[in-house]
Amino acid sequence: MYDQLQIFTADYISLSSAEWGDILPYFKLVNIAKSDFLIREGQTSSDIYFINSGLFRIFYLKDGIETSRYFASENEFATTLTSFLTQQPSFENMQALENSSLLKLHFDSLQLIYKRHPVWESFFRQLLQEAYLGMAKRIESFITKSAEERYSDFIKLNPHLLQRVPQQYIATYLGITPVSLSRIRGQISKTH
Amino acid sequence: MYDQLQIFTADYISLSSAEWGDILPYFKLVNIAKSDFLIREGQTSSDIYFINSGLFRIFYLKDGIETSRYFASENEFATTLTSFLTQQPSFENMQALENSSLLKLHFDSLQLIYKRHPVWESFFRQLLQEAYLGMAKRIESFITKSAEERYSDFIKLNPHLLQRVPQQYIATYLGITPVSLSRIRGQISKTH
DNA sequence: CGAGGCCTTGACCGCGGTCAATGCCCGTGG
DNA sequence: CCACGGGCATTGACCGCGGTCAAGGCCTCG
Repeated sequence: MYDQLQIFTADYISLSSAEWGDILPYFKLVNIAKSDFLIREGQTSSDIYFINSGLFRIFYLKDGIETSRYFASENEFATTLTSFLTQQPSFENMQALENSSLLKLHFDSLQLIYKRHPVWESFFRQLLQEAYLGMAKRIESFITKSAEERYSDFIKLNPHLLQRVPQQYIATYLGITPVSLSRIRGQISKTH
Repeated sequence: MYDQLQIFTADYISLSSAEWGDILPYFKLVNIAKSDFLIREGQTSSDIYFINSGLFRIFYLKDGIETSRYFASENEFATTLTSFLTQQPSFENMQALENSSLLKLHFDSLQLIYKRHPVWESFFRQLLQEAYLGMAKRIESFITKSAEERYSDFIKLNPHLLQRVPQQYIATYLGITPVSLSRIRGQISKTH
């Protein structure tokens, strides 16, 4: 149950068995069914999740238009990050796109772990760096690229998601409408 | 020379005089003239800067088109962050828009400070959180808002920059051409 | 006074949006 | 087993925002 988490973490920091023994009990196993919500906008995101299996989309609504910020699958940490970091009510939603199994860590537990094992500050700093770098890439692609380029980048970088994520959600990730994505796909398949 | 830095830091963590005595010598004073570059693309960003006075733009070039990621002024930390975090060559540039005075901290010194004073992990984690939250806001505004809305948001949030940053650079920050920004301003002033 | 930067304005264009019609897949019930 | 209905993808007609190119006005500085 904790294997994947420990393997994942080992890429960032190293911890003794004793330290793991103290840390792991803070993680609680959670199962959730396809299309159920883990977090809804308006709630404050009190937990961060490590995904053992399954798939999620994190998205928000603005004037009735959905935008997906991220698709999260096995062996990643995920949450509605802005809300989790600020402990303010979330404008984002987190919804299961498949039946999923996760380990949940409460915000207060994380603060406790920071205190007891300062090396976790380093771990989460590194995760935050990656989140930052991902966002920076995303902005760059929005400013400098057309929707068609963004889509072909998406295919290249996320072939595993292509099959699992419905097209309409990919469209909202790219910042365009499902109609436009359909046209783009039509264009691409014409030109082989 | 270190007053502003210490006041800024006190908002995040508290340090004893002894700790400050160990940390401050790692910061080196630097002066730079208007329109000179602190970092050019292709170089690896080895330092992060605390700005005592002055103004900078951080921008990159793609297919001959400039995009400004950020304007940094007094009492902030700034650098070409992606390069600094990854210690890979930068695709971003950092240029002084005014004569400026800064405190520079080398990447290796930062790692040393992390080791000697783990509370700095927490400090930088918090700075990274803010950087992340800023980027998240920026993406949201690109996806959900028109150029005109982004501009009026910019005016509201950065009145102090309006006078100091040339219009063409504001345009590249908004992700539009100087020509379009000029049109938008024309529109706004017609409708008072 | 002339030169170069920057901002403005006009004419025109193309990407992606909206609205609506049609097609396709699939689950459910008669 | 087939008929129907709902959800999603596709396609067409049309539109508007912001881009490009080019011309003209205004500053500053030598």
